Amino acid sequence: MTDASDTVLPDYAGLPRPVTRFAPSPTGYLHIGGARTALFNLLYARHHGGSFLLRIEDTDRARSTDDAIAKIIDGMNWLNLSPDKPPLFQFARADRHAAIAHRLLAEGKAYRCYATAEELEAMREDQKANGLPQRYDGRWRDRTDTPDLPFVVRLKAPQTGETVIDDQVQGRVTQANEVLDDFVLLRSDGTPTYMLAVVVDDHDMAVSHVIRGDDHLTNTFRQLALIKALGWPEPVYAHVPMIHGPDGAKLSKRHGALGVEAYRDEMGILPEALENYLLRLGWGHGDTELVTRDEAVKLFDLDGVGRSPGRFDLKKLESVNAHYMKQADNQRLVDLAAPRMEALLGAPLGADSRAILLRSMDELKPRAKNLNELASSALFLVRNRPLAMDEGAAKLLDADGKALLAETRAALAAVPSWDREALETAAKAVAENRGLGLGKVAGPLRAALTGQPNAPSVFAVMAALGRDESIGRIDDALG
RNA sequence: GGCCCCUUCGUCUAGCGGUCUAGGACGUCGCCCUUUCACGGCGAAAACACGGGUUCGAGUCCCGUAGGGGUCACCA
Repeated sequence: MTDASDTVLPDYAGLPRPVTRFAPSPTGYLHIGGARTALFNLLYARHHGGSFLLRIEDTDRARSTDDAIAKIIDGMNWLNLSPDKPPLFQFARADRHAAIAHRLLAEGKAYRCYATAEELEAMREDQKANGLPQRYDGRWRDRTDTPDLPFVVRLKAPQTGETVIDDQVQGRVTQANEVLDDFVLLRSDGTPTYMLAVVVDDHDMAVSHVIRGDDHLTNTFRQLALIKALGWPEPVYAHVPMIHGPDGAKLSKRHGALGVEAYRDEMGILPEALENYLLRLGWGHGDTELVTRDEAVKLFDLDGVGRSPGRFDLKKLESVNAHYMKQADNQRLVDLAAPRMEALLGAPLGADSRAILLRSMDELKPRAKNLNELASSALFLVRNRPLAMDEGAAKLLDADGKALLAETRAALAAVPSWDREALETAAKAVAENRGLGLGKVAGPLRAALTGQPNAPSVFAVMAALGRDESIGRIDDALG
């Protein structure tokens, strides 16, 4: 078949190949599995010098929402997964899909089925009761009468032989055609089904490689039947295993099937960390663990994708995130942590506070696994005097602690230049005088400076805070 | 239930017939570093689901069993 309707859309005709696409249905947020599918599609296209497209499968009018579309696109942008062309909206092409169905009808490769929903329901009940496989029995396949009733258009699927998928991930998968039924192409209201729409759109968008979740694997046999009826070239398929929850069950809301924005907003994960984690969940390349986008483009290919489902492991994600936090630019981290700190404080952060944060970031970032930890661990730096002492800090500021602190204060106040090294030298001198370890001196000092027993280096803290604020806090504690 | 897919440490994985006394990472535990907490360094425990084959030789190939998952809509 090579009539005009076989031509791909002009917009997509000249696209560099291979062409991959991510085709979410906008019925919710962009979840972790979808994000990974998009990533694999993009990486495959980039690795081979091709194109990556986005198609919004919004043919389910009842469940598709604009909000979901916005969330998906927002999530993809955040993860740096933007497609090479603006998204194609499937519903807008319903006429084209219907035209293809009618062409098949005219060619005798599809037929009208007037069976009602109730009738089909009864048929399935019957099959179930008799232990038969549940599928459309082809009752209208060979009928020629055309009653004046609503009908659906079904594909006249092959009933003998077998269909083979040469899947790039799953290997060679074969299914006998006799288990295929004549599935619906056009609903009785004339709208296309998913099965019709994907095939037509992938063809029209010149998609050469279909990389998707393996929940679509068995659908592929039906799509192949359609493609063959149309005489169109078969795309290369790669069905990627699904992601399960930590307990091996399907990913649910409780443990990870959140939108990617939840990882960003609620968990404080960096996009490059989520990307790296997702990449390694289901794909491997030797011992490689930490992979940047550029490296991933160089290394990624379908032969590295595993066949078994993976479990989502938050601990590992956080460890990857911790790594990227350490790599991240300090100013960027200040900008990301600031809104979270403001929320915790219930007050805006001034320029001076942000400056303190920036000066402290080298000390703060290796201690945090996510932006929430970063924000809360930095709070003491910007709090107003006098600081509240928590239990651990109060313990350090007992009578002995205060005596030591008073002595340390004097030494610190006498330091000519308020920098980290000079401060440390002064504190060490105090410790030596008393025949104590530096830890003894640092304890009360830390409590006074931070209001807590654990914190970054007290000398770094004092340097970041500046002389006046530091001395002020010490004096507050000495009260 | 029919059909399809999957099965290496708790988790993600390396392994593409002999180099496997099975490697790495996260997590766990221990030690070191150290002003606390982290970071970092070193080390330990920890796996080829089971049963048959094929082969001189199997984690690697084949077949069963068990377990897990997917799919059977006028949803995508």
